[in-house]
Amino acid sequence: MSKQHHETEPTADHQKTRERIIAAAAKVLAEKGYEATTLREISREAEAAPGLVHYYFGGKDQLLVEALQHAGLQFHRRMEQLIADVPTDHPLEMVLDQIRDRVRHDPDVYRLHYESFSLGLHNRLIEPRVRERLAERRQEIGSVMARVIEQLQRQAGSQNPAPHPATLAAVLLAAFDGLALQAIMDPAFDLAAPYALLAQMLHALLAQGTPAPHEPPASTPPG
Amino acid sequence: MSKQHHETEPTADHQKTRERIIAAAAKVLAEKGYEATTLREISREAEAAPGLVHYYFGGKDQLLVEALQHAGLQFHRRMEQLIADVPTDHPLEMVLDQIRDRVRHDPDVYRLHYESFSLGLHNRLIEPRVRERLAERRQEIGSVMARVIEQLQRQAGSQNPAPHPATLAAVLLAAFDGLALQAIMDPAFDLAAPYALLAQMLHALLAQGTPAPHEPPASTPPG
Amino acid sequence: MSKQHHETEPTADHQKTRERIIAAAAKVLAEKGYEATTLREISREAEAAPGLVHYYFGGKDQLLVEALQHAGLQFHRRMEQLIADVPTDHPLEMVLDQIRDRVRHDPDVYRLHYESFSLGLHNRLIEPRVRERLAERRQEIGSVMARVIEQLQRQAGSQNPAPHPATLAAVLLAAFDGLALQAIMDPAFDLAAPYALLAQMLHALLAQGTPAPHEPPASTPPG
Amino acid sequence: MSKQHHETEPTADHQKTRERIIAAAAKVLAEKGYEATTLREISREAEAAPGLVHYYFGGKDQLLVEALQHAGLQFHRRMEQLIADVPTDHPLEMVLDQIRDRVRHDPDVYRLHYESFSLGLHNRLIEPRVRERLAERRQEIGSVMARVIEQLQRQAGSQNPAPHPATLAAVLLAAFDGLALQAIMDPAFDLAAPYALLAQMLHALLAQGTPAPHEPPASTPPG
DNA sequence: TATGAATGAGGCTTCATTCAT
DNA sequence: GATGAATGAAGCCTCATTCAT
Repeated sequence: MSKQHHETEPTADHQKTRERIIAAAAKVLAEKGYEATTLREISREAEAAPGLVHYYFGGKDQLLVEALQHAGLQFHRRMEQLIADVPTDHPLEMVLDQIRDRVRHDPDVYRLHYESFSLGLHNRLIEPRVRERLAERRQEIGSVMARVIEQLQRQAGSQNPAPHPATLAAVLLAAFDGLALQAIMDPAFDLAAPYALLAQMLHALLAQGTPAPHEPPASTPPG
Repeated sequence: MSKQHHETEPTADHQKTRERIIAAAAKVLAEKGYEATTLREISREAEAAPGLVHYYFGGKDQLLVEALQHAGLQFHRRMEQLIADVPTDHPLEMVLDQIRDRVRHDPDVYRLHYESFSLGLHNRLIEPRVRERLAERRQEIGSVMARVIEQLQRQAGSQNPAPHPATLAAVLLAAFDGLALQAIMDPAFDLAAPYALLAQMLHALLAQGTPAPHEPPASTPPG
Repeated sequence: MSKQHHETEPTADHQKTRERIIAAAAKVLAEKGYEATTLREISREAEAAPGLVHYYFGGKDQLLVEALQHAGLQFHRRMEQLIADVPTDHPLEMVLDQIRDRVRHDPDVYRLHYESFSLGLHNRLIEPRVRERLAERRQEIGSVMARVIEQLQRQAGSQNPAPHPATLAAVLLAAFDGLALQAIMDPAFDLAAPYALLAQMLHALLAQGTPAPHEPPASTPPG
Repeated sequence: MSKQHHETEPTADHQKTRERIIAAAAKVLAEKGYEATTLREISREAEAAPGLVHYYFGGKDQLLVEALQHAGLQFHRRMEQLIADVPTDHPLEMVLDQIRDRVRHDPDVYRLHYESFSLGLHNRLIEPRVRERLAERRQEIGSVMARVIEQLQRQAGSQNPAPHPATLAAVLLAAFDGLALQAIMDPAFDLAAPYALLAQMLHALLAQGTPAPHEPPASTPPG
């Protein structure tokens, strides 16, 4: 029992230090971006020795990827809880409001989300496994959003063939991403009107039905 | 003969070298991102002496900002020409198709577009003038898109109060940005369905009219 | 029961761990060399806690020196046993064969032998006592070889004045060292022919006698 | 013509700095050994900026290998010149004296020679081409020594089958290496007697002839 | 005007060593 | 007695920048 001490009951300080480093890494990463983030600043922020980053994570890249995945997991969990708490009536407005508010309330989540975009855009991640894991996280968020849309479509009760939920989710998430980018860059950017307009467009679409069938995005094959 | 060479076309060579450096900077910047871009790689790509970057531009930051502005200007010009060539009937589909095609045909333009986002996201641009200039460029693109929408609304002839063109332009551009990001990251990502769905949503919106009035984004006050 | 475990055989465990660390240090040292050897690799090889090296030995230098002396002692003991088992007739061939075979059979002994050379070559050993101890070890081996040669000379029964045994031992050991170095570096290097030739040279020398007297090396005074 | 300036006529300073760095690297390397050599010390010794090592050589390993090859080339050239100047009578004594004297006169050459041994002993050189090149250098020295021996054998005019020159060269060079190692480690070590004894053994061998044929080392196939 | 050798600050990383437990 | 988390100095390397030519 005492031999497995570090597995069953990791030292409180140990875990605390690891998490403190991850939190510090996430903070600096959100503020400065991947390349401009330095281990010195992270260790200063975490009040830990510089060598600890390698002790716990193996290097800068591994730490930042772990911080990114940690943030992505939190992002995903909040999204799931969000739709779990959604009332049966007016689900869309509720979800949109929550998502919109989070841009202002916790912009770091979006900053990190965009930072993972940036990593994907450039050839910065050598290990394909990391690429896959970050891609999975994005697809999970897409599938969560698709479920919200399916629920919405059932309530709309349109007899006409509806657009594919995955496609609609992709469009909505893309709009969220683009709006959040603008909002973070420009604190004066108004989010209320675009979000209200998005809701309106969605209602108009569902009310009318869809004469033309839509294919889901090729990269997210229906499961 | 060779000694007088620099007298025959001094300015032309000068300009050519400058432009070659800017083009090389844009290429490397689009591929590697701001921080990972090195002057050595740029000078190698441009086949120019490393010292020339400081000689012509004053430093790395100035060169990359100039490359970014150059790309933004091209982006803007093409957008303007695009809507100038738009037929009076079916303008939206035409514009959407062009924008969608350019993501695949000239991804570097989008990469640079997002690189300027990235610069704005992080505290990388010290000079406020540069921030302003990049912001202006984005607003210009928004106003161009707003003009397309106004034209579209006139053709739809909806009696109901229409959504504010600037707001609709903001939503559309945000969706374009988000979709392009995904498409560049994932070459297998399907763009056709989301773009078709966007068009459908827009038509549904314009056909129904807008019961609720929308405010334009605060950061782009109607001029 | 388990609580009293450390009372049943405390010294035995202690000794075992110490020896395991020394063995691991010798292994890594032979493979990587002094500077490239890390305590982490040693502790991993010995399956012991990293802190134990300082706990038992006081530091990296002390551990490696102890490992080196341990290996030197083994080297010396085997040499002594080797000449003790030598038959009265054909002693030289026997000894040469054994020495030659050990290069291939236990190269780590030679690697450590050269590592102690390397320590002496560079200014790596601060404590003069350690330098002396390693030097003593080499002289002991020289004197062992000298005894073999004396025995050989008695058997040859040359009336002429013989070369000084210590000098001949020095030459032979030098040749052994140089040949072993080559053999360890290049596994395809042939040892049989050089060793046979050495034996032949030795026989030729002893058969002819030595017209000129030889002084023993200054650093290994006789007696 | 002017474009190839840096190839046809490298700047005097350029070459000077490069060579100053190589000389400094050789000096520090001979004194401290491969791993203990630091770029800081080299740059201090060469009175050059630390970054220049990477500018000219690409890294620490490449610089040290170049310094090693430079020293090996000098070693080889001196050996060739040495046997070119050898008188037709008493060639062996002349060569042996020169080799012996150089151990004391220019010990750094031997230190570097041994350092290349050390590199081969440990798995320190990743690039196989470098291993090959250092091995070639050693074989060249062996072939030079073999030529001296052939000349010696012709003068001895022994009718009996002589030992293979390459084998004899290997034995002699091994003895030289071993003796030089001892001499460098211990400044009081006497070199005169062992060298004189080596000469005597050689003469005895050649005078007697060789009843048994010898094979050349496997790693240095003839022709 | 144009070059590229030279600079040096700062980045990531490794490692022997210490000490609270 | 024994552990391993934590430390921080020092190593190698990169890169924007400068300046003599």
